[in-house]
Amino acid sequence: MPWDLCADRPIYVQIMEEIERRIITGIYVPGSKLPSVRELAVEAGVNPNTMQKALAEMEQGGLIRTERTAGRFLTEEQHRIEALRKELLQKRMRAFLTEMQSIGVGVKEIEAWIQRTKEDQT
Amino acid sequence: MPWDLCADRPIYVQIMEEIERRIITGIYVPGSKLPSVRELAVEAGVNPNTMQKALAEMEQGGLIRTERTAGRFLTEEQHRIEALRKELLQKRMRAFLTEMQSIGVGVKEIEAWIQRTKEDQT
Amino acid sequence: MPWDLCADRPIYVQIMEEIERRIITGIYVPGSKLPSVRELAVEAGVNPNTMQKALAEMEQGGLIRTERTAGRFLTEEQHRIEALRKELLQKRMRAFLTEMQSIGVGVKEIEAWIQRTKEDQT
Amino acid sequence: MPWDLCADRPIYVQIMEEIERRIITGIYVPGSKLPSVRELAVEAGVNPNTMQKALAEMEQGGLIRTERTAGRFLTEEQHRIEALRKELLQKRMRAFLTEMQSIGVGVKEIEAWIQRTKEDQT
DNA sequence: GTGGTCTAGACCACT
DNA sequence: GTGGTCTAGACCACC
Repeated sequence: MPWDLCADRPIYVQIMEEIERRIITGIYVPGSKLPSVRELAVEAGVNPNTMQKALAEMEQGGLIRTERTAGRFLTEEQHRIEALRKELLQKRMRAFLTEMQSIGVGVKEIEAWIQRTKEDQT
Repeated sequence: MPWDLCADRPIYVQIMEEIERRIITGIYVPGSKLPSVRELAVEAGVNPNTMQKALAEMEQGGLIRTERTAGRFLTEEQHRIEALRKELLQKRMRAFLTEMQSIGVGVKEIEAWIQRTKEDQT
Repeated sequence: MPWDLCADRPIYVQIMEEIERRIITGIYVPGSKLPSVRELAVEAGVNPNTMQKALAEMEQGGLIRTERTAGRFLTEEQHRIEALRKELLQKRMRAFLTEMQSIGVGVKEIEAWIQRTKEDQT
Repeated sequence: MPWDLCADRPIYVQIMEEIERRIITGIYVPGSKLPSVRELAVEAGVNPNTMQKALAEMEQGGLIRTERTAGRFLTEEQHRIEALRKELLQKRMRAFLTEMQSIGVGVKEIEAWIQRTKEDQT
């Protein structure tokens, strides 16, 4: 899953979202050390300062803890991660439903589509 | 509904999408005359040439018909509009499901959420 | 009162403190527009980015509100400013008393000193 | 009590201040032998030359006396130590009162605060 | 003109 | 090697 840096929001925000996604999906495991600022910057093809900003911003959410000389660590508190997942899910869900509504697609039509998708998977 | 021209795709493509949205949602009614290139260009804060390109491009899809002296008119053929709606719906739907999958949300959870939303509306 | 950028804390923190001081002392009046990032940066002899960081950081405290194209404005809520004053006062006070204690100076001696100062002023 | 060598004054001055603090607070007792230059240099994470300079400088103040073969000794003359204490006290006091004044805190308010602190201690 | 974002590259303190 | 700070200078969107 590459970084995909091509939307209209600031890069550092996109980075935060990608990192959150990795946390939610368990790519970064609770309590473990995150890659260093420089590593992540290289991986994302971004200036270290930008990555720094993204990580510093994330720190406020309490998901990440910094140990100044050792690196950054992902919280071990599962409830924080679960809360993040819920929050993200809710945000995306609302955005999706709003957009669907704006193009005149009702809940029923969405449900039908999802049903069809479910059948495709089986 | 402002234009908000600041994504990564070419401006004329963004314009096409916005106009398509207006067609789908009925802001522009089937068979009616569209605003002039100049008006649209001013509204979107864009060079008339850019708007021209967007409209010309759309013409190829058959949604818009030009009458040399009278201006541009939206097609009256409902099936074209319906097809456009389906296409857009499908695109957004897929994107949404892909994203949900990427944060580890299954179809069941999505269905539950939509159920809850339906109840909220009633 | 110049900027005095010569302690061990980060410059941007010192800037925040100086701006807070100006708010507390009424140099920046409630509700008014602050000087622009660039002006302040020049005044402080600092890179605009550094000033930006300081101001962005301050925004979280709710004392400053940003209007993206118009500039930054000081809150009109007097209680926030009063709270800031109390907080700063308390912090400095504690630090001072702790230091005095660490060099073996008791409260009595401090009081005596202040008495003498008061007499000097009269 | 670590050394924390990261302010704007020359390192050797900071060292002098720290040693003076230790003298005032009785960590180094009057008449006793100080640790060797090397020991102190290691403790402070500093080049022995720098520590040497600090100690040499202090010698001029008469607080420290060097005995060629035995090392450096702290003076036994209490009045010197007392003078040093007064000097430091005065410096900090002035700095404190100046700062309080700069944030618009009058002597009365300071007295009130100290009163409250005194009550807290009892 | 405003605030905001980003890069490139440097330096610092701490371990 | 780690995170953090800072500068210089560029570009962006909005008004």
